[in-house]
Amino acid sequence: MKKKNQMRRADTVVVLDFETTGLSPTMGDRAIEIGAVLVEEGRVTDRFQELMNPGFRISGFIESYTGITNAMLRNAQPCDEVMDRFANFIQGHNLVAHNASFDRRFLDAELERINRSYTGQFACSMLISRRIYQDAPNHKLESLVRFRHIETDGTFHRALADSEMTAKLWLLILEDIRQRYDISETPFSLLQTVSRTSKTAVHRFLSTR
DNA sequence: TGCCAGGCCCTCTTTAGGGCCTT
Repeated sequence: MKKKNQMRRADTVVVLDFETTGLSPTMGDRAIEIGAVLVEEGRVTDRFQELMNPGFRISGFIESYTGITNAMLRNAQPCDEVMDRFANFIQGHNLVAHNASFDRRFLDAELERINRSYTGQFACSMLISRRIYQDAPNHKLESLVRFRHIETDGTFHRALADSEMTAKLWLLILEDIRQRYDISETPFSLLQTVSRTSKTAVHRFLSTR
């Protein structure tokens, strides 16, 4: 029983997604929305979603791309306050994001500003999808949602909606690996290894588990 | 108005270049 509970804790992840003013925190870009879901034992048990005011006007492109407007951000709380609460939300959990290198850069940059940190490790649903779903048309989140017939209300490029869909994709990836390779457990460390294994070697790796 | 970065991965590769993905 103890071993089973330990495995369950290892399977707990926070799936997160940032909307931002651009692509690079080192070029001055900031977060404008964070969305995240806590996934425990195969289902979403908690959610986090907040807009945040970056302290400057966002571009028309970002308004159009995300649907988040300057008017919506005018009365939002500053990034520092929102990210302080988000640091509490992710405390102690491993993290998942689609193209995780992007979200990790913004998470690191925003938390560094407020002298907060996190202990969890990242896994990337995009890198794993490239290995597990090699016949997908491409590996954009929206395309994978269609490819795996994931239910959606049609909202994309908003933080909570994208994190919810990434969480559903994550759970399908785990289920597909279990079924395809007859594996009973898919701990976080296994998925991290999959994301680092070459596309040509990943089938052999999982077949020998 | 239009552009910016960075990690991963493939190939016509590794003394490089370019596409994919994220906003």
